[in-house]
Amino acid sequence: MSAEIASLSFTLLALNFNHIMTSANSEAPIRVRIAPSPTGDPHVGTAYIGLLNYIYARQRGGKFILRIEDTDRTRFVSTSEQMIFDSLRWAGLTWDEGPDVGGPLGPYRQSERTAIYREHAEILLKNGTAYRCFCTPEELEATRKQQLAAKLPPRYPGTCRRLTPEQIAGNEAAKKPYTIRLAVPPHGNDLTASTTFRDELRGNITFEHGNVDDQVLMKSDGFPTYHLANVVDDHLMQITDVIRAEEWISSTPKHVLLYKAFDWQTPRFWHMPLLRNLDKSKISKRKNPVSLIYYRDSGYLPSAILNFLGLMGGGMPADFKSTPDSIAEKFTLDEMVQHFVFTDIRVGGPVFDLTKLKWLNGEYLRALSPEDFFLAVRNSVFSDDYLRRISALMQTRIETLTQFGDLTGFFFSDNVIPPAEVWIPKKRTPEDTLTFATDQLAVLETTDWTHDALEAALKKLGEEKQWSVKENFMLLRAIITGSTMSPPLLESMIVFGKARSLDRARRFLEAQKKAAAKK
RNA sequence: GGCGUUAUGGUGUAACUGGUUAACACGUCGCCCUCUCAAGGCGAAGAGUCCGGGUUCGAGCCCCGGUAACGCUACCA
Repeated sequence: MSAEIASLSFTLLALNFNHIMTSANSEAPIRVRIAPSPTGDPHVGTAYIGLLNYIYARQRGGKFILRIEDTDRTRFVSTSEQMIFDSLRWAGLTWDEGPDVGGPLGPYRQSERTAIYREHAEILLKNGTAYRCFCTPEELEATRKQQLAAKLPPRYPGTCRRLTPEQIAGNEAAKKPYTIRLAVPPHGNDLTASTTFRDELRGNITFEHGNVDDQVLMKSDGFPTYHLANVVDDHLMQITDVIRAEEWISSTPKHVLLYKAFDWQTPRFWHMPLLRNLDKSKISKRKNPVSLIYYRDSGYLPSAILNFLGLMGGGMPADFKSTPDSIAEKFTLDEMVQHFVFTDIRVGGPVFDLTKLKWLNGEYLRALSPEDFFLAVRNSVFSDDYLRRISALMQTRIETLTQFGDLTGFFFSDNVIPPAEVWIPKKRTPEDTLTFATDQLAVLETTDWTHDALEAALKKLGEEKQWSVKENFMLLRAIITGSTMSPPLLESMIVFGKARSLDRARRFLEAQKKAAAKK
């Protein structure tokens, strides 16, 4: 009941205020978080949500927390966590509490909190809001297929929910592996048929329980799923506002049900629009560079990226200007903290359009002093580290120092376009070559960026598709370097970096497809 | 298929509690500047606000009904 009153008065506030506002339960100091999973390169989407959380916290004197959601062992990438730290710091989004900086409510890495989740799952088991499920993945998959075939929504049939205490004891005695599932009402004496929650940007959203599945909370490997871990951690870490992407709306009722099962107060939910590809689908690496590493290595400035992200979905006053004669739509992180209005965010998914980002980046570059510009060039495209690694590839290949540039231009260019005679092998058609190049890209995407892994993966692909090692490597060389002559390919790609190599390959394919379509 | 969300030029946004020819930025095109390319300056084209009804003197803003796109629909997050 008090929650209802709280949400009602919040509604009134929302209607009357068009400015920074606090909610009915504003006694609690604001605490927000981002919770990326270390499953690969740090994502622009993470930076976007990070930016919003950062601004929200700074505006209200609150805390911004970084939590690592590493509960999925199968997708875990060991180098990912450090890259997340590095790229978020590079962007200028610093956190108050996190795995590397500590804090009073840690640990901030979910893999270090498994005991906590187990205890909490136990509470749910005891109070009847969750149950053990002994179904095997195979059984689950089979019923899923049946349901799909029968055009029914795929849903857990609740088999194990009806197990008798004796059956459960028997299964446990037999050491059968099990998961723990949320018992979505109605069950026991909880007969509620739907869950309604408030999204601060959209208003109330209701889900009938018939459409909410008995979600797995604890996997059979002892790790929690996102749903359990996120609710438990948000509560324990005293998160007041959950600011996350729109894709979570559908699972929010499960989270609300969990808060209720624990008898905890729910945080406010703010679901932000999803960044989109040009075709309006959710932003993805197949259609857009999404790695923050890519933007860093390709010479984008953090200030430009943050500024551009701040443009996504609105939030800044339309007439905002740093100074009367400064250009439109250009503002700093501090200015966003100063002027950003959360309730003005548009919820239609904005297209992440590189064209405008490039313009903005150019604006920031031009605004630098000549010396700072020089230093920016010096510290990125011509950094000692980069030059040193390229030099190592060049020493045996040149007779005068100035020949250095002859073979290494591709390391310093953005646009590399190999001519047809360079990329199409003599015995292949353009179509076959493009098909193979597409396969190469797919392989590269999932391969560790080391010499041996790359070599093995590429050779394996070549064998499968009947492409000789020479054809195979020459094609990739053409795509990456634009030429038939270059320093050793794999070493070059390693120095050039995974993010940029993949982007170059992607852009090559895109350009060729476009050219083919024109004919 | 089910559920949910969203909908203003190619893209990002604006339009006070419904009120003049829907505004700004990016991009595109043209002109100027100029050894080139940018930058900069000037200008233009491009949407009648997803569609159909309704309310109103008047609707991008309100109501009803459609449509489309996107998201979710995992022992992924």
